[in-house]
Amino acid sequence: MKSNKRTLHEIYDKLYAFYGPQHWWPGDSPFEVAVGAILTQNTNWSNVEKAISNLKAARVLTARALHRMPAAELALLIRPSGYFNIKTGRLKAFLAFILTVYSGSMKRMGKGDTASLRQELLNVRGIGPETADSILLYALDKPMFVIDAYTKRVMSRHGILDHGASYDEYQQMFHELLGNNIRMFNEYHALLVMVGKDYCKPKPLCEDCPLYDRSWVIGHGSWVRK
DNA sequence: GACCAGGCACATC
DNA sequence: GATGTGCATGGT
Repeated sequence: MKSNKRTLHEIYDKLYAFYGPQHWWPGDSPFEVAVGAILTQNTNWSNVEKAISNLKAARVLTARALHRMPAAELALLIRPSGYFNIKTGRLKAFLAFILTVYSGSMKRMGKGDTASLRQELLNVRGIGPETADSILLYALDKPMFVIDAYTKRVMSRHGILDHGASYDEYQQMFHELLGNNIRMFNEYHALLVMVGKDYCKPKPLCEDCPLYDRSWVIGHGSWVRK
């Protein structure tokens, strides 16, 4: 499959015209964004909001407070976000990392070299490429495009890149074709999530999607040129 | 009741 | 390297 710079920009323009700026990530601080990035793994965002609001109500949304808190207690607070035992361990691993390496400060974390910081995050148990890149882009304002299930679904359905392509292949395409445009990376991924939630469902191909184009027809699970 | 949601680690072949 | 499985809540 051929990746195409113009198509990638066209998709962005259509989504931006349809939805407008998204002002992501929803969160009051870089630390909250990082916590949200872990909690939202394979989970609906509305469930994550409940968990984060529990943490806020308990006034423990800081690295030190969460680190001090017994795991069972933390698990109870983040319960609405699902996989709460797994995510408790992942949060604890991230807290240990940020406290030992950056004194619990997201600001200090953001001062390091992006590539090596990404590798440090990937070395934390429970932080994979999407979570690491979400933290880099949305909490630390680094030029890292975030690839998620929606990104792959929308892109593959429009014949841009095969669904089976790897995370790195997808990311490389965005980086090569869009340049290091932090602002655009931020909006583009948010817009892909929006169109994924609203129209680009796993099963049906919706003709009322803002990306629908009359010169395309429904092929086997994807849109193809007439 | 089935399906879906802003992944990741681990086991097995 | 590819494929399969467990983890869990809440909305539609």
